[in-house]
Amino acid sequence: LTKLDRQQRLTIHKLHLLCLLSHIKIRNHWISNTQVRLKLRNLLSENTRKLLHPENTVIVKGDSREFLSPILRTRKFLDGLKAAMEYWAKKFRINKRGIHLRHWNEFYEKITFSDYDINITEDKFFAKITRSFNGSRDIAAQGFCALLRSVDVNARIVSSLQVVDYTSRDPWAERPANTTPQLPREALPENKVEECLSTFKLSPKKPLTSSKRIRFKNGAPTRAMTPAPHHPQFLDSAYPVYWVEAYDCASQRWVSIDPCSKKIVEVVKYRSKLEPPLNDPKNTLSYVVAFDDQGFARDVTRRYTQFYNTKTRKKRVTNLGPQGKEWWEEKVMKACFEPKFQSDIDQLEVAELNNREIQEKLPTNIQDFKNHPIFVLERHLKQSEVLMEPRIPCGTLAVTSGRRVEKIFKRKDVRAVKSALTWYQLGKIIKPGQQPLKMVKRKKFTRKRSSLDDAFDEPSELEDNLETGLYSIEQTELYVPPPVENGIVPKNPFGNLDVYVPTMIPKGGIHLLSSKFPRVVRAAQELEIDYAPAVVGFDFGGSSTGESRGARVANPKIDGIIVPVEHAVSVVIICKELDKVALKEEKEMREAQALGKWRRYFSAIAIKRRLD
DNA sequence: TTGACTCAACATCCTTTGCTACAA
DNA sequence: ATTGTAGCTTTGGATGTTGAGTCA
Repeated sequence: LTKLDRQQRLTIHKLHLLCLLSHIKIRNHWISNTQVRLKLRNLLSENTRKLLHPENTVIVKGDSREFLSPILRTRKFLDGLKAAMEYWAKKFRINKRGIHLRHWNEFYEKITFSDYDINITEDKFFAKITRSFNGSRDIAAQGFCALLRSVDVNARIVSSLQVVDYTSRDPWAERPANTTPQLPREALPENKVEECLSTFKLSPKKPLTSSKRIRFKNGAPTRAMTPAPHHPQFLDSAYPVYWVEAYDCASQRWVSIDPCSKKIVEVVKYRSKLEPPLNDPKNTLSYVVAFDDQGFARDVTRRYTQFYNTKTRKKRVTNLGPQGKEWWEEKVMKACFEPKFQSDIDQLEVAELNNREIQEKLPTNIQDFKNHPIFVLERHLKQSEVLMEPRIPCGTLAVTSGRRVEKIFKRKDVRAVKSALTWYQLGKIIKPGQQPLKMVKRKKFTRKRSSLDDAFDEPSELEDNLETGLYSIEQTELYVPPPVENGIVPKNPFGNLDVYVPTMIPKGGIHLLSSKFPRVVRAAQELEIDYAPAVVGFDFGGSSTGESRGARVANPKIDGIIVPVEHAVSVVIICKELDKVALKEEKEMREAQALGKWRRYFSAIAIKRRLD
């Protein structure tokens, strides 16, 4: 996989995510339809409907009338959900396939659309859940959600988005698109294929036939995965892609119901039964989204995953630095699907989900500590990271092979440290008297150093001592440059001024950007005032990239100049005048050129006449 | 069977202020 | 005569990540 391939995969991953979200959004809209509700309203028995609304049940004890206790109400509500689920499971016949995970190679394979139930119209969908009661598991779950909503239960349709994996770890995804699909699959070690098959736990009643196995192994995935017409659920994952959540007012919790695949009602405590194993080839749980009656949605992944921090996180875009996180959380979920005002129910749920993430148990192996958001091992500290004193471990990890024990620390006790020079680039200097928290070897300067450099650099960077001290942000303070005095702008040994950040503009000075005033340097020269070119960064020239020519040398990027405040206005005026003059000169030049051409033209004619 | 470890290949970060010859 | 610019010369060393293979 090239870099470009990976970027493309990421883009497709994101687009796929958006497509799946829109799909659910539309289905959710359909099942909120009043017509659907009216149709489904009377399907459930009187008794079930009563159980689903235990808050209306009143016990008459002699003269006094009492409501049920919360515990009893929850009990009844769960019973009601179970009864409804059993009713629906019996009523709805599954005869098509639904959404499932697809791998990169499968994008180029043909789909037999008649096996699926994905691309249908609203009318057809409507008919499926109110009249014929058949279709895919997905539609069954959506219909069940509609059923609950029809009897005024606060129900959400939940989907585990089966989005293509952008990480390249999956051997199934490694196959290049332009080779025939068979070859690489055969190249897979036998045990790997077996491994995938063994987790291919289909519907438990109907084990894989040996013929299916052989075909699968021989690498004819399209055929093998085409379901036999009588047992379509046969090749689907045993775990659902769509299910339903119903809100239990008494316990203030969301109850999960999977009416088709697992046929369970559960209140997730430690581990959900709906999470597929990590190597299920047809179902991966990485994004779970719940859509409510109003069309709002919440990312409820953390409720359904047991190892969010160590496993699930790594499959999501949110793991790709702050941009990935922002894209998913802010630009997609918040901007498109979040209500303006959060209800108590919302707040409780957000707290519950956050809590689940924090409460997740410690990883038991070293690998899972790598890039863990909450914990770190000292061995995984980066060169520019330091554990702050006092170093208090919050636990220990027994490494299985040796009898060693590693201390576990909190990531919040880790600080990024930088060299004095790097801090200076950020407009900070080390406070006096601070000792470095860490010493690291730095690269020897490859370029021959001229005598000029010694004026500014630490002498320690010559030859033998290549250690550089690193400091944390607490050890720095804002760099205050020497002010402009008597119209003199202070300069560095190169005759410039470092302005990497706005705070490095000296007091009494003003930064005039050349992007705004292209002729600012000449203006200052004309006025014969003191000024300093502003260095805003460096270019590391690559001969091919064309930025700067020649060997790879750091060239200062200069943008505009610093002038004393009192001269700023006059400089700007001169700039504008220079612009006018330049414009005029250009015009004159154009005219002169035109005249010259005319002259040539006429003299050419004259010569021709004379010759004739 | 799992996971720690090692190795290799590759990616990424860090770097942080020219010189000479020659044509126009 | 002075000035502008083409060409030079190749930059890689350390750190970090991933995947394969081995071993306990």
